[in-house]
Amino acid sequence: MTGLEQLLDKLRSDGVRVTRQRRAILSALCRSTDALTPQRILEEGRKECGDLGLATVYRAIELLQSDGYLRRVYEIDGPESVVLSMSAHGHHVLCTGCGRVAEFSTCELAKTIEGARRETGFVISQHHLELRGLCENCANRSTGVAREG
Amino acid sequence: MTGLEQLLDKLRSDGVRVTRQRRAILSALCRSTDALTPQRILEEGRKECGDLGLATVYRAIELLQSDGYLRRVYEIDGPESVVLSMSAHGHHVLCTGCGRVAEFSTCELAKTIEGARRETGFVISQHHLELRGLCENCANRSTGVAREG
DNA sequence: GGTTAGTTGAGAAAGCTTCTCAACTGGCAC
DNA sequence: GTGCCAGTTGAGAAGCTTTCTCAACTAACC
Repeated sequence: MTGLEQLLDKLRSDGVRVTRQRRAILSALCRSTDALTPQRILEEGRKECGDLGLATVYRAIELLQSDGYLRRVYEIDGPESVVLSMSAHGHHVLCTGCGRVAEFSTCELAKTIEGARRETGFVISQHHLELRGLCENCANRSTGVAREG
Repeated sequence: MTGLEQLLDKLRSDGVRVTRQRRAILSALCRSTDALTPQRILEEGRKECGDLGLATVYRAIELLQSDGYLRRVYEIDGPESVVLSMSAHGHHVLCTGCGRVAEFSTCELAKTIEGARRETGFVISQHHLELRGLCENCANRSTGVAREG
């Protein structure tokens, strides 16, 4: 069973109706290694569902995000984009070279959160962490130490 | 000398022209304990500079942000808002009760960044961390108990 | 196959951000 | 203080992004 089919099953068991449109949207997100904007999801989704509409894309994003299937990525400029989130508690690294996004689960913020509490007096309950850098390919390319030609 | 005047001097020495409008914008940001949207900066700024325009607010935000005087805050919904950033390397906590924002400098992300590197292979160079929770006032109000751990 | 509540697309509307351009002005030289 | 001019400004238009509306459609269940 593919990752997409697993995802659709999970949605169905959450009581979410699986439509042609939602399948196309999730399929586009599964295929992509980048964070996608609503506009790009529309373009990609139309390859599979020609009559997909932009409003539907926005509605699906809202639904999937509130159910924890998607996570928002805050790029410096441009419209907000979105990636599939595989783990319940994860964060993303964004490659500033090619736009690729990867998920990671290491999250050792206890000291930082404790420091913030001490400095500000706030009781902290949520955090949003986003890392940026270069993926392996882009890092190799930029140092000139390519593994292969 | 007030914080505002210090800020304006710093700007001048950076070669930035200090206009009535920019003074009003920075003054609004200094006065506020919350992150402000462009619209709110306009409203607050007009108390001091009646003919302030929205385009000018956007232009000032861009300028001040690229020079590191402002930091963007990503609230869950609504337009992006912005706070003064006092330290070169700082982060913000946002109160989900009243909207107050506080800056803190503790930032011990080494383990997390190392973990992300190991998990994803990315070479990480930047991070954006944003905490959310309740400020002292809101925390006390919600538990009804003053200073309870 | 039939039923029905949830979903959809198109286009309009609303909201946010950027652009344009003539008028204005802060900072500097004198 | 006065004059100069490059940088800045406001208003409104334009260009985006996002949300709303509503009749038509359809997935899921029987």
